[in-house]
Amino acid sequence: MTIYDSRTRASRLFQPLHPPRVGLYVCGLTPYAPAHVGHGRTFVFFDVVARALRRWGYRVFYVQNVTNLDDKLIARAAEEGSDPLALAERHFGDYRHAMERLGVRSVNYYPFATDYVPEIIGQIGALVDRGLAYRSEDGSVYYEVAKFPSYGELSGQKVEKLRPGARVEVDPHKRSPEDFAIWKAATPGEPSWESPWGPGRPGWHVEDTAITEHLLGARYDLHGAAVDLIFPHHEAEIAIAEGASGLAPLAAFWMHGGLLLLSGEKMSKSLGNILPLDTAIERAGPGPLRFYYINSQYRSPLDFDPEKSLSESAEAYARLRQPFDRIQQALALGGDDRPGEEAPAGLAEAAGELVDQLDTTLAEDFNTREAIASLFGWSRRLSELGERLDRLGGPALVRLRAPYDWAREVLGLLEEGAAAPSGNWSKMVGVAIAARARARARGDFAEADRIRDELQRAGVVLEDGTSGTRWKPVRTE
RNA sequence: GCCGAGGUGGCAGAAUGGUUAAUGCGACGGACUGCAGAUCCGUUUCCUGGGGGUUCGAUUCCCUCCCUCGGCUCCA
Repeated sequence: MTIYDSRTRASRLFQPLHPPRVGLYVCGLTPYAPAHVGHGRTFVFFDVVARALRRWGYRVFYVQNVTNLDDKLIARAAEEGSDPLALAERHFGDYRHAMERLGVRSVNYYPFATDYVPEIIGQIGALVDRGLAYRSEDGSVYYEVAKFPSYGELSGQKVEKLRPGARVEVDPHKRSPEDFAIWKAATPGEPSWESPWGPGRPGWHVEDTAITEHLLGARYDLHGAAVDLIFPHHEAEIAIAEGASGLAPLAAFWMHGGLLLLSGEKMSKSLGNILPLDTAIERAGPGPLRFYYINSQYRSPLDFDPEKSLSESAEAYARLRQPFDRIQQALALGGDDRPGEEAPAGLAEAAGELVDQLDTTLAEDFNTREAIASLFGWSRRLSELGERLDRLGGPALVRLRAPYDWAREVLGLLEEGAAAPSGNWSKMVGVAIAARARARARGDFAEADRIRDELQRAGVVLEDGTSGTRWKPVRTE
């Protein structure tokens, strides 16, 4: 399999440092506010990465940190009169719930920054000892970028060309504007810890590096996040970790996902164009939203259109899953061994071949979009069977379901709202359908429509076809 | 200004040095239906930002220009 490494700007064959184990680290969020749709894209994508690697036999240890203390959290907590750590805890809980609904279950561990203060202090100490960091008069510790020659390599920046103060004011305690804080001197009333440099709290970048060094080692396989973190965050991570350990590269592969834009622009508080993740989930349902996220190449920018994106995805997703739902319903009612016809010649074999092809496709830098296109092809082939699909026996259906099973396992699609009806319930529906059929036969359409409406209210949709009436549960997501 | 990512049909969005540039949405037509809905099938020929170059052949590789988005010190 190949993965695009943004540090070397090229795709390479992926080989773990310590097979079969794979260390995967993804920059999590700073839960100072509810998560928005953009966050969903990044974390759903890396969920697919972890699922795929596991399917291919790797033992993935997936770590996603939580920056539970920083300037924004402190500021927000002060506004609300609450505690920053508690505020972070609350938003993080909401985030986990949203991820659960989206089918993101691959993360092994969500370390909180404040649980790693000793490790952070240790790493800062190593940097100070090596002369890469200095303590300023105010009790903060800064990383001295000039001491790390390859600084800027990841982002292609030259330190001299940076515009100091373009967005954030230059800190007067720094020797040089590009230096960054790894330890921030304590401010009264804010959480702080004792350290060799005086009381304070960790800077952002060093949280991640201390955590990864502790959990994944000085070097690990995959580091993921969205592109907006390349500079300065990942640049700083490299400087800290490689500077402290003397080992490089920190991550064998740097994976950067494209941003999700809202009507062409990045979501930001100042523009006031934030669509909360929960709102998007409510509006579209988790399945269509997840489908939307991975229905593009992860490195491309994705322009979210509030008017169209979700409804379009819902339509497409419904079409994709149509044959799958029919199979699932048939198996739920008749069992995996239900009697019936054999699969048409070659089709069961084609299902197996498609699964192989899906693995191959995904193994090329996680091309979820191509895989989904192939799945649509499969849905079309099954749809072309028409009502013959409903007459197939259990073993045939199970074999034809294989590509969908793959989609569930790896892409995390088709997992939700399967709403398999119970046997008793389906008997009652069968009785009602039979009664309606008699009413239709004698021309009593008022009675027929009454039965249809009643079933609709009970959560069952009827579809009249050439060889009788089919039904399915109303999907509630 | 510097760095990075992009520019593909009505829209979203893939791919490839070489038949008809995938897939989906939408639209149109048809099948099915008592009606509706759902579903299915078909059609959607003139779509790769502009200009150069390399090549038998470029959407793909190179140069250049234009445009959009992102980053330029605490953004997924």
